[in-house]
Amino acid sequence: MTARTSTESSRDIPEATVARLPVYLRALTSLAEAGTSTCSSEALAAAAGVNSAKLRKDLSYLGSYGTRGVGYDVDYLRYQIAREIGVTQDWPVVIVGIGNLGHALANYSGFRSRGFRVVALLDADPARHGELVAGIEVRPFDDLERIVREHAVAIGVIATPAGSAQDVADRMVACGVGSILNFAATVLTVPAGVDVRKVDLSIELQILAYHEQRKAQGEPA
Amino acid sequence: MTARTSTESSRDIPEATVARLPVYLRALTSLAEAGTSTCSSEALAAAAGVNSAKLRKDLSYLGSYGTRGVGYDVDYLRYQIAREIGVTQDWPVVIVGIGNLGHALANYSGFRSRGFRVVALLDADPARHGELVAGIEVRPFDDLERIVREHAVAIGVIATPAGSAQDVADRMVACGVGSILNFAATVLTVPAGVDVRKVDLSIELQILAYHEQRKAQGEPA
DNA sequence: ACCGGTTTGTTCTCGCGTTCACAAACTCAT
DNA sequence: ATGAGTTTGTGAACGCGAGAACAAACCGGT
Ligand SMILES: NC(=O)c1ccc[n+]([C@@H]2O[C@H](COP(=O)([O-])OP(=O)(O)OC[C@H]3O[C@@H](n4cnc5c(N)ncnc54)[C@H](O)[C@@H]3O)[C@@H](O)[C@H]2O)c1
Ligand SMILES: NC(=O)c1ccc[n+]([C@@H]2O[C@H](COP(=O)([O-])OP(=O)(O)OC[C@H]3O[C@@H](n4cnc5c(N)ncnc54)[C@H](O)[C@@H]3O)[C@@H](O)[C@H]2O)c1
Repeated sequence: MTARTSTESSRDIPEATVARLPVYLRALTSLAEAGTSTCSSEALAAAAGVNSAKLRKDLSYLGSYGTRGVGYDVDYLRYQIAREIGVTQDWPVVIVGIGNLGHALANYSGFRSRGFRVVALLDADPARHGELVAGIEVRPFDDLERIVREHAVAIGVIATPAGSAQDVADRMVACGVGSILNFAATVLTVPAGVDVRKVDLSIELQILAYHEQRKAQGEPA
Repeated sequence: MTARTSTESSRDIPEATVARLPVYLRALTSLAEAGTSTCSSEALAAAAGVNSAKLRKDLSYLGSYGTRGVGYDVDYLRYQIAREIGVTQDWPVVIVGIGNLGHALANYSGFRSRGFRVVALLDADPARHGELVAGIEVRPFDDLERIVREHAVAIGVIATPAGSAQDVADRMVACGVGSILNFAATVLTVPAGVDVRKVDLSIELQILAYHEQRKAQGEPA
């Protein structure tokens, strides 16, 4: 989207590969916890649920971190992937909309362990202000600008109803948030240069429903 | 994956298109609620956040439901897409793991309105049994087989910790569940013919982090 | 009936992603 | 040192999806 002036070390990694790197990272963490210090592309691919050729090609975009005839050093590769993704330090994150879903997200421990730190929980409903969720106080939505500035927040999570999501996104973008994870069931419009990813439960279920329907209509003999 | 004996009317729709149909469905519902009875591919594409050529191509896989020079009848097209996806009737769904996330999912109203009906909430922890969540009683995980049989459940949702997810999936598959939506941060292994989709918050955030890092390292002049 | 304006459905081209297949490179035993 | 066995990294072929472009089809007015 944005014209990136390739300063130097900006090999660009295919988007499909970027989406798989976190999966590899998780698989490596899992292997490390199991005490494995070295693994082959075959073994790692199995743990990540992908084809080994694809895994090797993906890793080749980062550099040559393996040893032929041996495999990959688990800890070393893990660090390299974490560095490439950018999760060697924690990213500050704000969550907006502390309802059913927002509570679950705030309580999600995997957040912290995977490179993210919730710095604020915001909600428009005064009745929710002051409530402690996972040790963090729910604050007014209008605190957004101040918090984003103070903590240099680059990533925002939207868990409000669909009707408010665009407004929340606009406010986030206006004060410098560059990436948004949207749980609301609506299409967000943002300026070029801002990244949006969506998580939509209904869509996932409907995709499954489509395939189930196909299976069912083939069966009746 | 599975060899489908194409009986007759099985035009197969590209997977990328299948993933967008729910988005179109949502956009159409939105237009219908706003009182719009007819719309052009341009207008619908804008509402769905995609290219109009792509939208037309997607719809062409379903049939010719538009009128040249006019556009699409909103209600008619909506029904056709719903039928194609298979959400003209409700699909029964079980949710396993009623912790933070499971509670939010159970309380999610969009479930019902989009073609799904939660028929049971299951948890392995006896302390949770009997609790009412969104009017549904939490029951022992061992009731799975009986419930799946009684309600002809084809779709299961896993919201347990990662360590239990594979076991839960195995049990689901064993009693006939053909599609699984997995929220646990782990790769599930299932037999051919069973569909699995995953929703992973950490992966989404890490993808955003990667792009943020790229933006940041280009800026410092 | 005809014509200008509009919008769909489809063809064509291009680029990206997946997968195969294999040479290069490493280890270990002899 | 050499060779057998193993595993990585990558070149090349292939298939799918995105988007541009256009002909076919429809509407409304004259
Ligand atoms: N609950 C789920 O499992 C689930 C699943 C998928 C998608 N979603 C989507 O996630 C969103 C949240 O779902 P939920 O169940 O938590 O809803 P909810 O109604 O429980 O919570 C929404 C919260 O957002 C707050 N809010 C409303 N407008 C706001 C604004 N302008 N600024 C800040 N805060 C605002 C409300 O006060 C409320 O606390 C919805 O869009 C829903 O469709 C939820
Ligand atoms: N909370 C979130 O926002 C969030 C976000 C992303 C992913 N996740 C993932 O979703 C899963 C659930 O998260 P959570 O925060 O709700 O965890 P949680 O610990 O609050 O809930 C897990 C529930 O699963 C139940 N359970 C455990 N083993 C079971 C088994 N074998 N059969 C049936 N039930 C069992 C537990 O009793 C508990 O009630 C985790 O894997 C987590 O990584 C959660």
